[in-house]
Amino acid sequence: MLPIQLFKHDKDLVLSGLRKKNFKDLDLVDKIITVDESRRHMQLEYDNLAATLNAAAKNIGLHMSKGEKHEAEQLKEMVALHKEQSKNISQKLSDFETELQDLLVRLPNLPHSSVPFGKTPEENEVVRTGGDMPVLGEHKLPHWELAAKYSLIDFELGNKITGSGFPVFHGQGARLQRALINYFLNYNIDAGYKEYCPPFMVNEASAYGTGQLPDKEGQMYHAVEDNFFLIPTAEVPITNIYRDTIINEQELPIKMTAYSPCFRREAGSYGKDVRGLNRVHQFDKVEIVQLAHPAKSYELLEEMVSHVEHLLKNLELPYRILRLCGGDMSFTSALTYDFEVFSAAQERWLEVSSVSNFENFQANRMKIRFRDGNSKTQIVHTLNGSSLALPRIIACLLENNQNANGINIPEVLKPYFGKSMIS
RNA sequence: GGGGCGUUGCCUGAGUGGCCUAAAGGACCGAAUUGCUAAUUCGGCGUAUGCCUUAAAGUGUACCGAGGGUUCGAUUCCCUCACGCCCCGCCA
Repeated sequence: MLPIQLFKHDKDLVLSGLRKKNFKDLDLVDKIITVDESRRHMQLEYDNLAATLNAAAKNIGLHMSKGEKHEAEQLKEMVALHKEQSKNISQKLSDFETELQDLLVRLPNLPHSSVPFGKTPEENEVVRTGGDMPVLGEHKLPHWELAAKYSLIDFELGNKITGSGFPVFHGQGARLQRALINYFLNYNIDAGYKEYCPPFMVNEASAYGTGQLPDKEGQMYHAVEDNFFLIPTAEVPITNIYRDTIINEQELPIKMTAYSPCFRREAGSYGKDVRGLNRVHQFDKVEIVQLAHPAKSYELLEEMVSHVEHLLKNLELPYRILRLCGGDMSFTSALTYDFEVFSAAQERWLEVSSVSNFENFQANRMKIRFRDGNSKTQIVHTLNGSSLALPRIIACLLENNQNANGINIPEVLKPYFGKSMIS
């Protein structure tokens, strides 16, 4: 949610930002300014009346204690006269406040100045590429065939137990999964992130805080009886740890990491996009989150990018880093880098991480603040990224490292996996 | 599932209708003092939102889990809901 002050002082900045993000309903901006003016006007009216009535109530008490019944009665009559009016005004004030809130949550975050113009994924900017493209023979297999050949993942069994998009990892497949989770977590902890193991279901307030509600409830699984939502990413419980708190400035930045399964309904997806591990309803991911001083957040964003990049280097996978264009960025983000790895048998790039700075957009909603040097409260910046999402990493590891004898395990994973090859 | 007790500021925690302008302590900020990784003393210090200011300052209002009600006046009394803790039951 954008802070209201922005509209008063920097309307043009808001408008140009929304245009870059390819947001259509620009009339909302003027509407917000109008409603805000009405709100302030009504607040002034209410405050003045309330001040009068409060003073009267106090004086009634004083008169009563001195036994001046007549004066007290007169004041009571005056108060009674304004009672209806006071109710009216306060109702109108709260209507304006609600309306303003409803309008504000419909506006997306504004993009950072470095965000490229553009509307579609084709217009994303490739920042850099790395890693070596594998050279595979004619008999290269896609990961779902490798998964069957070496008994790693059973997609059919998942259909039976739950439904499509819930693969069952077993044997060496399950072990590879666990190896990756442990490696990622240790790597993050070594970089100063505190490890959490959060709840995998959240309440409405948490889902609202990170922006899944009010709009995107269709993308989450909902336990109706208890009104809990299965998390689509660990970002939700982890960022909400600090919801409604004021942090001491010297504690920033706060760095957190967590493994969690992620649940996504992915309604409407079909075809080759969902083949094998490309898109599933439940998958594992290790997430990193930072709460940052506004002056430092972009520096920290770059640090997170290079952190994730090193993970991919260590896994010896060919990757590229994209700076997303305005039209392809998420609703809440100010700047996003996507990481894609090349899936050598499918011959396509697969997204495995998305690292974003949300500036104060999420924190404003969640009321995560810090006290600055002048002991004023300011809203923190939030950042997060995947480090990393597992299924597509596994897909690429299998496809890119296949050879006649089996599948090679990258050096860094060997201690976690326990052997050097899947065969 | 049954019964009991709770929810107060950045944190801990008092407060049963009007000196609550919310005690006290911690943390934090400032000053004084002391030669050893800090202690002591004094002072300051809630959040949000208006108004007025270039700004600081000043000042109004709201906020004691949420929403309603009673009252001239509610942290305090009543109702509804949410959440938490304890005991019992069931269970890993």
